[in-house]
Amino acid sequence: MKRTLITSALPYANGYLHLGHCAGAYLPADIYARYLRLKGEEVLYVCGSDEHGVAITIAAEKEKVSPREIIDKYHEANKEAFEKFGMSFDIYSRTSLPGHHDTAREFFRDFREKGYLVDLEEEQFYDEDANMFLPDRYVEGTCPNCGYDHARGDQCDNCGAYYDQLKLKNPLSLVSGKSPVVRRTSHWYMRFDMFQSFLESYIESHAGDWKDNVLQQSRSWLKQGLNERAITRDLNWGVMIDDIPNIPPGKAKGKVLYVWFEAVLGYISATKELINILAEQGKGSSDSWKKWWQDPETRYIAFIGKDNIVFHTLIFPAMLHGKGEGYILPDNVPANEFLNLEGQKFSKSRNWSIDLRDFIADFPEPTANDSLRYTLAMNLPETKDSDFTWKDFQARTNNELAAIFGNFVNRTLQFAYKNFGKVPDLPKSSKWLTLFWKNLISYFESSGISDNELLGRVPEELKKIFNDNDINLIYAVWKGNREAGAFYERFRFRDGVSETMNIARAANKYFNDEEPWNSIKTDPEKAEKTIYICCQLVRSLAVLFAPVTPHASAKIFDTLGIEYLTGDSPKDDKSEDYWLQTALPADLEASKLKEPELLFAKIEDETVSVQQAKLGVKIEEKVKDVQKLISIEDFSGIHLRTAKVLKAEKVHKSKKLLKLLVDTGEGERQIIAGIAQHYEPEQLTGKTVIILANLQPAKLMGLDSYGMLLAASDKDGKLSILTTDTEDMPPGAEIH
RNA sequence: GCCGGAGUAGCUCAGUUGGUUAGAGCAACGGAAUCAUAAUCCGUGUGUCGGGGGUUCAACUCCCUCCUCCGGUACCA
Repeated sequence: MKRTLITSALPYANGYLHLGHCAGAYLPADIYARYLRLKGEEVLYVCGSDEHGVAITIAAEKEKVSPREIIDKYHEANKEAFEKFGMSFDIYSRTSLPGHHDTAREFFRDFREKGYLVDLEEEQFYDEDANMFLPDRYVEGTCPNCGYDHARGDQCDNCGAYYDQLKLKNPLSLVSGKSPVVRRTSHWYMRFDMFQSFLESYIESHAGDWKDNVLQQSRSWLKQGLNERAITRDLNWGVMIDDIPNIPPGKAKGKVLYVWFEAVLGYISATKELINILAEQGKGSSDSWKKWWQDPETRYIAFIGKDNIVFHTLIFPAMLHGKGEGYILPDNVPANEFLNLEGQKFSKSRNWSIDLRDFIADFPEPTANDSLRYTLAMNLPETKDSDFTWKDFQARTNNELAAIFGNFVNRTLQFAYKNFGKVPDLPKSSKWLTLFWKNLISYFESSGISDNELLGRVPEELKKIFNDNDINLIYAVWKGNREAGAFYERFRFRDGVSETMNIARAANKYFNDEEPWNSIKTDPEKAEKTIYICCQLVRSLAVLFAPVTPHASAKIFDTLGIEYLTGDSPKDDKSEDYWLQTALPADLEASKLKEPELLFAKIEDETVSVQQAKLGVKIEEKVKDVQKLISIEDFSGIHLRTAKVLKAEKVHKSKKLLKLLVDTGEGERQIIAGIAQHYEPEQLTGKTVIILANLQPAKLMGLDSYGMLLAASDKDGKLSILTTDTEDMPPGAEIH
């Protein structure tokens, strides 16, 4: 039995995940994991938050909160977003857990004992206000070469010169803004030079199966020769090493393991954590994590973005090899390039980004996540940087996902529901159809002839049961699931998904060619057979699309009233190859059909423009904002008034907006309110509502709005407008 | 600067070791059909393959050079 360990790069817990991250290391890994689970393989897919490092302490400093608050906020937010996005992690852990610290310390101690570490002294800038040593990134000063004022750490952006950090003139700490002092410090370095030849043969052993960019990048590093690298730094946030035996007292004080050294070990810690949880529930023993990391029968696939290549092809393998104990190395590191957004790089500081959580908030339907997954899957940066645009998202959703896959499912299930109220029984004339279907598949599989000839030589006895349309369709699903699977196994996810969509195309063609809307009148038995076969295809497509659109697939299984096969962990783990079985008919006859619902909502032009307009608009957000207290004077600047709704009407071409004419006591004014999905215009006329009267006027859908209608919203986005308790409150009454 | 990747149809992208007329999806146009979210199915074009030079019988593919973009090269993660 095949066993596969899958990891995705640990996202750094100082910001929200955006679509670029999803396309890089997460969605492809999830597709792969779900695919393998459907194949009946044993899979473990682990990930978690990377929660240490100086970027987190700086972020904490800036927001005047503790590092713990930063990581809690982003860990929880990212974990939740991943869940809703449909990531099928077996565990999503975090590196701040004690178990991870233990794992990391164990590696450190072991490497020190084995002589892989050296300690070296050096001088470095120290910020006395912030109490920290300053990485190059946090020092600015005058370039010793060209005199440029804003030269960074050890490189000048103006003239491009490199120099020792300490040669920088008039250095300033970017943390406190003060001048840093020079202090001596010592650090442990890992002797990566000792692993040079081992890594060379490791990399070359994968010359045939790794992606070119991964191979070349790794070779290039090896060609330049590996050096020792510092694995500790002076910081009080991270994995402490002051309790390691045989280190002179005080020497390790205030030092933590450097993040690049410790974060990759998070994969192992997360595995141990999951296995411990399972062991406590009586499922397996607590050291069975070893079968995932120390058993040569396990394949390990590490999904990452291109910025992470050498850490997963050289540094992590060196660490695993150095640790010994049978640790396995990555079998493949399918690194993706980067995803751009509307032609530009993702950038948090410019808010040129789509955060996953914002997408989920704006598109709360679970299957909208599938639209996103599909769009990203079809645009994965597999060989070069690719581009996400909202127009493409719209086109992929409307013209492909909804129009081809969604439409086939819908037209089939609607037809079955309206005409039969269930998946139709096979008519007497086709009683043996499922049996012959299996024979047809056996014929496809056993014949040694070329694919072109395959269809021409279908045995006569099968042709008595199946017409050409039937045979072409069954051939398409048989061929398609193999090709899609083969693409997935080569980490060609875009091609795999395309291939799956082609099966849906063939299914639509079959429906057209069979014309059940005619045969239901002229030859009902034929219609029953056609729709029976279409229902089989609906079910097959639900399985085949599950790695990409798990929510939609679940909806289909639910409508058909059959078992969910979405490759979620771990319940599909039954060692049956459900993937290949999609070419065969499943047991559907007994099932009762629910009334079918649409799978995918179409994306309107308006939605696209709203989303496009959000890009690049800066929003400041801080951890403590929610708790921020304001004074009574602050509140007096906010003019809340009652107002009577005189007239309400829908805004043309807008789903969400209502145009209101209100009496404010002092006169009439127009307010555009985003409540059309919750209130009909008639419900509002005559009501006394609360408005924010001194809000800056704004233009919405080209209409001027003078003020804001107040409404409460719950977490599902349901709205309730504020009104006064008594009916006779006059317009213009103050609220305080 | 150095190292790696990329620049192909209006758009998003494939193009294996150099070998006939450079492909797919979407968009566009024409037709068939009306079960289905006006959704489907069939048919039709389109390319100085970033610029320039070279090797070869033959170059999108190999070499040189220039331009543009991305990543690595930091005590960035």
